Amino acid sequence: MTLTVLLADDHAMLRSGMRAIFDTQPDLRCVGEVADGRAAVAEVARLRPDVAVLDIRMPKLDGLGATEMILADPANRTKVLLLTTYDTDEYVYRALNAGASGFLLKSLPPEELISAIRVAARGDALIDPSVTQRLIARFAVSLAPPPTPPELALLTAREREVLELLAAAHSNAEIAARLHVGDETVKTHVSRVLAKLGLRDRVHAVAYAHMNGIVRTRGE
Amino acid sequence: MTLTVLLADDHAMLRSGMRAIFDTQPDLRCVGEVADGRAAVAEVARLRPDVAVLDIRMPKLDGLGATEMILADPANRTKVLLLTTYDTDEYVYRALNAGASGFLLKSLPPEELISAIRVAARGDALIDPSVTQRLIARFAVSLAPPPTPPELALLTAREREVLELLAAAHSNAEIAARLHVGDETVKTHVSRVLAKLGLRDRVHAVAYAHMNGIVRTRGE
DNA sequence: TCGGAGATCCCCCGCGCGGGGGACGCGGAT
DNA sequence: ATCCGCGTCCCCCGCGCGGGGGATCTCCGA
Repeated sequence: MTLTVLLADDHAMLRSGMRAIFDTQPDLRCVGEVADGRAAVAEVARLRPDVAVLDIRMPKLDGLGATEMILADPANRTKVLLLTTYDTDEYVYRALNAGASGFLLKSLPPEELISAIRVAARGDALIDPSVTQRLIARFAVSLAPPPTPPELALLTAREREVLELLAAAHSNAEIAARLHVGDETVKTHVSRVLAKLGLRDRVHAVAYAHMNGIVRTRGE
Repeated sequence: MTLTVLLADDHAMLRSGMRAIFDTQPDLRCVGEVADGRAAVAEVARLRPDVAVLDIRMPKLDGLGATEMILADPANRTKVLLLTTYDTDEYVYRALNAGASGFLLKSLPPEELISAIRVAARGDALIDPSVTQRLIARFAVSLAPPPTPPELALLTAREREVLELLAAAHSNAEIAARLHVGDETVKTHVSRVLAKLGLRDRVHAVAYAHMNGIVRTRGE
């Protein structure tokens, strides 16, 4: 089975270079060439290629915008490979969010571009190693537990427990019921928590708790 | 300059296979072979290889634990490549968090393993395409804006504005000052917000706001 | 043996807050 | 021309909350 490919780059030279590479591969067929993002979106809708190789920098509509439009249309099953000249692009995050199947540098050896197209066509994804490195770093911090502020160590176990319930927007009476203690006791604990953390009232405590990871606001 | 590599896998067969592959490369030198994670950590500390290739499943200490121990020690400059048999591993998140430079399947062609080692050695990272696909999906959701609950559309622009200040734990008086209106007006807005969102009091409003992305609790 | 920290419970006081009303002006849609 | 949504301001009332005291009891370590 042969794979159909659409090329989008505003440099004719680069397009013909890539096309020449494709011609060496019997199972790859370049079914279209365009020079800007809007044309890329239109041609993808018309030709429905297996893979579209888009440059990031293009007139009228850049590769990112084109990617978003292409992948937003459920009628398209085209996979998108993005090419860029510099690896300093912060665009990678937007590209991945849009659902691109690849983010590659133009310095990539031709045979690896070929291989990337096959990878994308079968539904997998490929990211340039130099970008992957930063992606991992970013991914790690986005999953990293928030740093526990030092003043939290001042709290006793009971007070932390109260703070957690406080963060869940429970009233004093609810906390008292939950902990099987009197509500006067809860008031005492709450007062101590506020004093130790330097918070004005329970409203600030809720905000503080969410910002410091006492409660998992999002994600698991 | 030649790159030094440590191999860690509990299957002697696989180790000798990889070693044979390395021997075909003049610039790669396998300086050690171990069969479990604890030995891997020890040998990395002793030999300081450029790259350590670790299997995920190993006796005593698995590849992930070994990765974490190796990369937690700042004295080590060894890059870690993780190998696994199945791509169903959820371990990839833990691996990337620990700072691994690669996450590859054993089905990888030998020449690509060689190339991965060079990639890792120069500080870049490489993830198997089939894993990358899932990683992108996960990354996208972790950066995706939280879904805006439909009831939020009931709020007027002014009420949303008040909700944002509410979420920042501001008192009615503070909000009034910020918006240059009377505090009675703020009370009205707050009441409407609580009613429309079905919230009991401002404390719940703060929690609601944080859980629905009205305020950016973490990240930029 | 004594002291202090922690957890529990109690009282009083002031106030911010939320609910329930109502009122007025303005702008856009009908 | 009319009406309604919206933003603005006002009053009263009840209550939960937070600060200020103080009081036990238990446990643990000096």
